Amino acid sequence: MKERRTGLPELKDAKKGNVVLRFAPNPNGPLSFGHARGLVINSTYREMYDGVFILRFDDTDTKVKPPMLEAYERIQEETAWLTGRKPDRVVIASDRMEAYYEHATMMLEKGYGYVCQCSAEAFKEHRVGKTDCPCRNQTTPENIGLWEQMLNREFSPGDVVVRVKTDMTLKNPALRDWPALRLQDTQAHPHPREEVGSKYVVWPLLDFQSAVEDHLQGVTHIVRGKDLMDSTRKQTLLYEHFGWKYPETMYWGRVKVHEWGGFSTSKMRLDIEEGRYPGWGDPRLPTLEGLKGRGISDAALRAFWLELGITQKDISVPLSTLYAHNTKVVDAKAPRLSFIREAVLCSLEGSKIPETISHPVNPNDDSMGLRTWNMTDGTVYIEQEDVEKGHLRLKEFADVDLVGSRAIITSFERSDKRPIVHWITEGNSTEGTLISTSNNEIHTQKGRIEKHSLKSGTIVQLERIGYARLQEDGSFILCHEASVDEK
RNA sequence: GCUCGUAUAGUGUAGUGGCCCAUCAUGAAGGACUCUCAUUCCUUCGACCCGGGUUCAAAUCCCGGUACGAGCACCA
Repeated sequence: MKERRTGLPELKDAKKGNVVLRFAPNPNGPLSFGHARGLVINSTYREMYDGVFILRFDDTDTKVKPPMLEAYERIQEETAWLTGRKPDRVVIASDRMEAYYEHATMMLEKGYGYVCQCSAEAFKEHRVGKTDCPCRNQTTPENIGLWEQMLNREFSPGDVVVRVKTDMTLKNPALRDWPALRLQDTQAHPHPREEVGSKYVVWPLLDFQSAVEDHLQGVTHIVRGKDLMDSTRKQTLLYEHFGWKYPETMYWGRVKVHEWGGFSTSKMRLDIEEGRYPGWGDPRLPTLEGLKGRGISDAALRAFWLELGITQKDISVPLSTLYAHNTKVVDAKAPRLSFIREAVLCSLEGSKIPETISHPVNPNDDSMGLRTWNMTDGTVYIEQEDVEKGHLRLKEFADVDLVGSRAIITSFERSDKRPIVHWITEGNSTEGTLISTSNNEIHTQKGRIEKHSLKSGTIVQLERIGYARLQEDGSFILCHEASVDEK
């Protein structure tokens, strides 16, 4: 039998210590679930090859997907949280405009590109018809002259664009003389970074910016989504002009999560602005912040993405897969706590009730100690649903028969197969709240929560309910929503 | 429409010509342990898209078909 490969496949032509990788999100919002893939895969390769991992902000669009100022800092924090270390290098595209201009100038001087004044519609006809547009045959001085006019703000957005000269008869229409730089109205749509603002009107497009930057940073391997496959081909054509070697490239396919369907940073941003969600950390949103807030661990996220690997297949996975990873990570360290939903207060009747009862904090780890409850109250809270069963075993305590709101102790030893239920006394509990999400709604459940002195952020296991994270306001939020596979 | 890509159990994944009547995980069903409907452990179930071809030998290579996805933006 063949050996099963574990972990990620080897990178082609990779030498330990000589690998440079990057992940380049648009800072138009904090990172979301999908971004985690790029982070996890690339940073894992960085570890495998003892290489360099670059976090690059591709913030070259101020209108369609405008950057969000807070995102720059936030994304760096999220990267550190998810990958366990800071990126080796951080590059911000909007800081690198001079380098892009320099290469654009070089490209025009050497005749690798031209300044095109055709409208988008007019050029589309040339692209489809495989014909040269009139601008294509301009001389180098003409192109340089137009380029300077662009830089001098003598054109308006939409009037002119710099194209890379490829071949108008290329089989793939997407590659024919693709646009490299364009104009943006940064008066109306200034860049949110103060130092950039309205300073530039000529901006590189992703394919050009990314291609030049990858070369400048010495990127050796690119691992990214297969939606960027044509981008690789475009960029390779540019690299050929310059005589550079394109990095080795690998792709992963589309991932759809059953419960979320499609989502995008732009859409979430709009929803938040319009008040459909209070913020990026809302537990219903597939943002890293939202997931973290619900108690999904960084280790679970890493295991999840590593397991999917980098196949080019388009897949659809249920959230329960992520939850299974999370349970593995979280269970061993999760203190157990009693939370009684729809709590019914019953009087405890019987003789020889001990003064205290002790339960393990975590039955699988004695070193976590015991939680001890004072039993002198003479009352217990039991869930309504359990009360209806009539005969119960109060976990680690006693068998009781329920008559009205009286819980009559019949035995301290387990005497029959009656259901074992969780419970709490009045004195050992306080009012508690459990938050859960399902079907894109937030549900709040009141109940009695066992007293504790845990720090917010702790992931606990509410006995017979599930794992939950203690929030700053003292409420608990369920980590793994009851997932209903609808699609 | 043009171009590119992918197709292995319910869901993911391993597998680049013989170690494969196909790996591992998850899931489902059953069971053990357990004073939680948790964790752990055991058992069982279950797949190479279809049709040709190459070969002594094909999940693996080639061709065709089908399905699904992506690109063809002055977005990233």
